[in-house]
Amino acid sequence: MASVQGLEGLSIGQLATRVGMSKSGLFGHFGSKHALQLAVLEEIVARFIDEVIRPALAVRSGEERLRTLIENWLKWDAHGVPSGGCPLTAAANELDAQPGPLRDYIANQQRDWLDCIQRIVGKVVKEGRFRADLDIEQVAFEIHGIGLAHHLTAWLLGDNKARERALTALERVIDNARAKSIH
Amino acid sequence: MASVQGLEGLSIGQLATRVGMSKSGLFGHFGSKHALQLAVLEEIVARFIDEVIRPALAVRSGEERLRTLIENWLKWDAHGVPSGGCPLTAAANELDAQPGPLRDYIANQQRDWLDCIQRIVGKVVKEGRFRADLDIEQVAFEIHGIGLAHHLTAWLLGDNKARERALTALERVIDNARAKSIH
DNA sequence: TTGCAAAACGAACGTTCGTTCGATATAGTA
DNA sequence: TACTATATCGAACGAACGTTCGTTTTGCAA
Repeated sequence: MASVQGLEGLSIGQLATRVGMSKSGLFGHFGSKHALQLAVLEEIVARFIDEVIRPALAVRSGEERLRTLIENWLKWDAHGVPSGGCPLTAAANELDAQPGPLRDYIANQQRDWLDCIQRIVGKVVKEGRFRADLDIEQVAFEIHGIGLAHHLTAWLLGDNKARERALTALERVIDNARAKSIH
Repeated sequence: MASVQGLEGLSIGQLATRVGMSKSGLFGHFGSKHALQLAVLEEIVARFIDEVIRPALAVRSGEERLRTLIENWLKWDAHGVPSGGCPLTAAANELDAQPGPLRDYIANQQRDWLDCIQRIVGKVVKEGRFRADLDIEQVAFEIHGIGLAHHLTAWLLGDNKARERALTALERVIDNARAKSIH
């Protein structure tokens, strides 16, 4: 519900009906709407780590780990949550101008996510497959942009070539980060 | 208000207070909340064309036109609307899973925007500065991603290096699109 | 100056919202 | 079996929502 209607559009009454409980009965588990919203975010982050990050960390080679990470991300964005696209991207865009604990939480999550990409890119550098003077923060920024473009292209524009476009873009970023051969 | 609280969070009562009118007085100008939301989007699109697209089209050289377009976009995202970031990006993310006329409108706007980028890239190809077999739709996708990453980095993470990161990414996309020199 | 349409208003409508409260049902422990 | 938390419930609250209505004010034309 949050991924379709937003965290603010998620209402306790509608959610209660959907899970077959009374409004007050469900409310008692959280105590406030903010707490419910935070719980939703925490649950999504946990699933994101399980489905996207952890399987990628199991891959030995840095370069393949990077590819796996992004492929998992695209899979997650496309099918991880029924009918809405990555709720974290949605929440990040919804909350980016509304100060408060929710914004702080999603901002930290996005920082962690960028750090995660960045660390893996750094690993590829250490393995000598990317050049040593690579700006890994810049690479993380660009890869993040690819994911965001995928999100909008797939969900808003309904373009089924979104995945292919994203993977092509990733390969270009990777090619560019590679140690330059000498001509 | 829409860029901070979202198009759904924008309430007629709050808006009326803000502009110093009565709720019913302001309501009369639109007739429904959906009509108000649509009017807001139309107004923002008009400003976007005025401030971002039109000045860029005045630039003769295709390559410089492309750079101007994106620089204008970044300026618009950073300062075009007080305290909220590009409302079109916000609206696109808010509406991407909620069918209806509003979603259709913003989806068409985003398609137009991608087409605009794509056409300018095509002009650079025609001018021989980009290689002839360039996938211009792919380039538009990647540039779009740069803008989205800028939006989130600047507004959610409050990173003042966002503009620099975006411009660096753009230069890398341009370099990559350029006609390959022969070694 | 008069007349008339548009604009703005205040009050109220019915809904939905998040939240509170006291009662009832449930489950596990003494 | 009795006691005690914990869940769940229905009812109700005040507030805000979008919307409607009839009235008053405004501004322009005759």
